[in-house]
Amino acid sequence: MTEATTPPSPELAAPDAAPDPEREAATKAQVLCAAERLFALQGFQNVSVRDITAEAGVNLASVNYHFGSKDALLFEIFRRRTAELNRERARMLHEAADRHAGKPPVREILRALFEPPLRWSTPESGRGISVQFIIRARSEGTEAMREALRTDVSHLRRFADALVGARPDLPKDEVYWRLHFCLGMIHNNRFAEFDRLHILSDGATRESDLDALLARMLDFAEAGFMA
Amino acid sequence: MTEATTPPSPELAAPDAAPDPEREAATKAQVLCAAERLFALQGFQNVSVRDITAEAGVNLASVNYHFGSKDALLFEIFRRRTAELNRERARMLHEAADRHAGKPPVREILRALFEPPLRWSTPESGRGISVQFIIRARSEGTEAMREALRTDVSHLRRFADALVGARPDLPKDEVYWRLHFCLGMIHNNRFAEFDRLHILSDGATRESDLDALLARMLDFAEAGFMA
DNA sequence: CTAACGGTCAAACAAGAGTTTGATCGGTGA
DNA sequence: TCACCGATCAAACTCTTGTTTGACCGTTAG
Repeated sequence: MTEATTPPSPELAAPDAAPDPEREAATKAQVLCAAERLFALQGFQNVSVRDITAEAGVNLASVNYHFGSKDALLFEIFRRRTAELNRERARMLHEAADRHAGKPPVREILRALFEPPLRWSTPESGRGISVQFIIRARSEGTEAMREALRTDVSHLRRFADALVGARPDLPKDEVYWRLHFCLGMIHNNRFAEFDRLHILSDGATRESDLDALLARMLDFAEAGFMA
Repeated sequence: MTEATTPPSPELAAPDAAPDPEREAATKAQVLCAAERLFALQGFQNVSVRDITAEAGVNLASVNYHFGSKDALLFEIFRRRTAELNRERARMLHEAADRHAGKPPVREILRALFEPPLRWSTPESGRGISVQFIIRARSEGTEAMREALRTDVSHLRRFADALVGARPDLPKDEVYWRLHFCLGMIHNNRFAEFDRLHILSDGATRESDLDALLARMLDFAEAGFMA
């Protein structure tokens, strides 16, 4: 009655010893999947718990039972996705460092920053929803989510340090600012923004070609960093 | 009973013939001011009509009486602010064209794009709230607002055309993409993003100096456009 | 003077939100 | 066998939301 902590929490979607194997932890997974899609498409406040459970085909109480609250469900999805994204970025940065004797050039650093979310956005990846979710969380999320985004800059520090190493002649704060600008380029990659771009260009711009878009972004950002 | 159109609508905040001069149309202005600030700081869905009227010191029914609905109030603020911003940008672009025989260089075009929202964000301007509001509207706004943002690209077309003129050697779609990247740089200028930047740089970056920030943004974006 | 009008007010309304509650079901282990 | 336990279910609860209502007040036009 007092507190609503999540139950035992078997690390989620882990098919370990369950009574009814047909929908044991399937409920949790269905909720997570439906919630992420609805949140990404319609926004956090525009989606009710009833919308989620209806979409997932589960009972209304499932959200509070498995996650404690709607906000906690949001934060859980957010935590997973950002962790995944940061892990993938860190891996690419690490590989780039290996390829360049620990001193990767600016373009390779930026590639590690840009490519993961871009690759997720491809139709074959099917994770464009996750990217939209993360971008949306940045402005519409809970205060807890924004706080986490604000304070946890550890993954960004890796990139900042690498960029400082690639441009040791540049003042550090200048590097930080330019990294900030690069991040803005990514966050602008939303459905609505692409729509506007399409209209502006009379359909001349298509974001379907991942490699072409990545090259465009890298050309622009690398030149900006080299200024 | 059937429809809730705005009353006569005396063009808003216009002190024309009123019964009680002390708070005649002042109510409307108070509501607009309070609503803009609250929406900008807390988000659209997180602010209730009661919050607005309490902050404005007016009656709860004022919003529906003067604006028809909460959404209409939002759209009204949004319409004004974007119109103001676009007007100021267009003016700067026009002046730049005058200074350069109708063919302003890339940097001057981008300055007309960047400077107005940056200048609004200065403490002495006191319109940082309006900038935050516009940025927030881009992702959290009503469907009507997003639709307006998507479809009304006329003001952007002026900038796109000018940029095409400044870089005639570049494919047009490349220009559109790079303009898209530049817009992303602006939209990233939110309180939360600045906070993260501060933490990342251990306080080395301060956005207080307008001219320095504008120069940084122009250096970065111009170099990107010249790539 | 008086009828009409625009604006403000307190109060209530209906709809929807997130959350909680017991009951029920189906395996598990003593 | 039977008591337990996690998971699911329908239903209700409480709170907040945006909106509407009808009365009241001061001014203006006839």
